[in-house]
Amino acid sequence: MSRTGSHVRRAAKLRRDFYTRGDTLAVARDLLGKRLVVPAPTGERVSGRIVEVEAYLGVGDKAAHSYGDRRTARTETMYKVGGTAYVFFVYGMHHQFNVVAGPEGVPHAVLVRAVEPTEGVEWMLRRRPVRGPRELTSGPGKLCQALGIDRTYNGEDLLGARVWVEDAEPLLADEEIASGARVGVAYAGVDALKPWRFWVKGSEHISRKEKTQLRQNG
DNA sequence: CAGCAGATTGACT
DNA sequence: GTCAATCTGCTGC
Repeated sequence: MSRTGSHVRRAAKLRRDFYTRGDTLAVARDLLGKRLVVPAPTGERVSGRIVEVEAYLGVGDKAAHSYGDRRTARTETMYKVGGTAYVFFVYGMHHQFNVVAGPEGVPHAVLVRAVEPTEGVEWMLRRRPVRGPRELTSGPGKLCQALGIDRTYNGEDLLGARVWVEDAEPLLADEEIASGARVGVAYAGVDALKPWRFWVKGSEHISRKEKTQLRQNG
């Protein structure tokens, strides 16, 4: 089927206007089913199909790092043009990979929370030795470890050669997508309840069971 | 410059 | 279900 040895059809990188269109919730939703590609040091393709994301809507979103137009060394990347990688470090051990959305100066981002491994699984296992494929990339910290994403990817252009997103399959239908409250943002008050987390219904690779909802205290 | 909480994970009761 | 690991950036003294 393939002369190149790859079992996965290659596809075009998403263009700038996918990210800069000015509707971050649509960017988040439309990222589902797309393929996140992070080539290995050898140049081999390592990739995953995006199955879970969260939108962070900038200055008015209490859960966003850029809430209240907070410009710091960390958040500066969120102000870059859509289609830039925003990678930050949390809990002293985990990286989180985001896609900046919107025009330059508008600090929106979409956190990629889970992917389904598609290419280069042996590279992922080397970096993250786990038993089942479901443990490989089913969480924002997990996928960064498996794909080799660290803070050196912060600020990277997603139209460049180091990390990008491809349009690998037809846009998912509304019925194939579920939404709910974002994870780990209980501190964000009313914004913690906004249904800005999106995932592919029935995926085995999302970060937690679909029926599980976080109970917020107080 | 000390204190602390965080867009998490994995090990354990 | 609970909780420690581990460190950076932000806050306030």
